[in-house]
Amino acid sequence: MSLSSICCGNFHLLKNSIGSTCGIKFLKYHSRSIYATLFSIRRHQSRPLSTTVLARSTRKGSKQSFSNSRHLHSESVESSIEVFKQSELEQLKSLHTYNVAEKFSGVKTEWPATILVFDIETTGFSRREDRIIEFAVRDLMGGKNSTFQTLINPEKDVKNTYIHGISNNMLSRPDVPRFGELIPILLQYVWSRQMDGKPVLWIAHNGRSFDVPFLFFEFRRCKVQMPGDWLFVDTLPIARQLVDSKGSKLSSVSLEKLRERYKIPLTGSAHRAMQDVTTLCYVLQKLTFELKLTVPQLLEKSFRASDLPATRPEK
DNA sequence: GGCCCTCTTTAGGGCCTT
Repeated sequence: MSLSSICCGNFHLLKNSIGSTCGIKFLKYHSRSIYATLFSIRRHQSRPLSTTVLARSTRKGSKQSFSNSRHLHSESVESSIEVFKQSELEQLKSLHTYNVAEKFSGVKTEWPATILVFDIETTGFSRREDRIIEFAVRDLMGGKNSTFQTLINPEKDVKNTYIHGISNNMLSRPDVPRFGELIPILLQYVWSRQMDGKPVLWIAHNGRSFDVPFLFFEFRRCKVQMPGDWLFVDTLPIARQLVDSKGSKLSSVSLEKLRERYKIPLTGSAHRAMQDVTTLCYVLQKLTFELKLTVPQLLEKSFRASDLPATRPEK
């Protein structure tokens, strides 16, 4: 099965599918495996945290629902809007998203993995000194709760606001979680998307050198081990296989250059996590179509975070 | 920092991520 045959062949079917916005105010953590013992709910009960899940329709077949309606409160929706600015929410609502689950309900169970496209914004390039300040992910299967994004309090000054527009004031709000507080939310979200017995395939551009080591180090700082069934694929080396009309390799395969190559419109601010996730979703679709890559072939290219040289212990 | 390419491998420059 080709990812591109699913997504690209039905590009015209993509439509506005972000119909509701839910701020998630909770963390009475649901027990599952050893992770249930790793987090104390004491910290999380003391203050409401805001992450944002964007949804449209019910997705069947996942292990559990992420909606947790008893944890949804109107005030957390309002605080999410404040964190993500009204203008940004309007932009997000206007974005297209994948609708694969609805259009290909008979096919989805054949996917060998849950495919999550993700992106992070950070305080800089050093995985050891800098921190993640924004995380966004989109499940290619689409459906309810197909996207998840949040700002993250890095507990240090942000000096590269000029890059992404994320300021210290935005991150110091009491409802913006620290990474340690985000982990149980993120784990629960991923489990809600994961199919029984199948791994999670995380996809990021330059993920091998940047996003995945950053994520790994944040988990390690919190003394939490990443789930063993989390696999990662980097679209950068895949894009380096592209050639131009003369058969020469491309001089640049940055996400921006790929967006231009495939004539993908920029509907929001570049260097914001969810915008780049949306761009990468379209790039991935075009990329896999052009290179005739299948989902199983993507899986073959996957790696575990712990296998990366960048995540080896310091000497 | 990792990866790729080449005027290479006993090296160096450029890309890619914030």
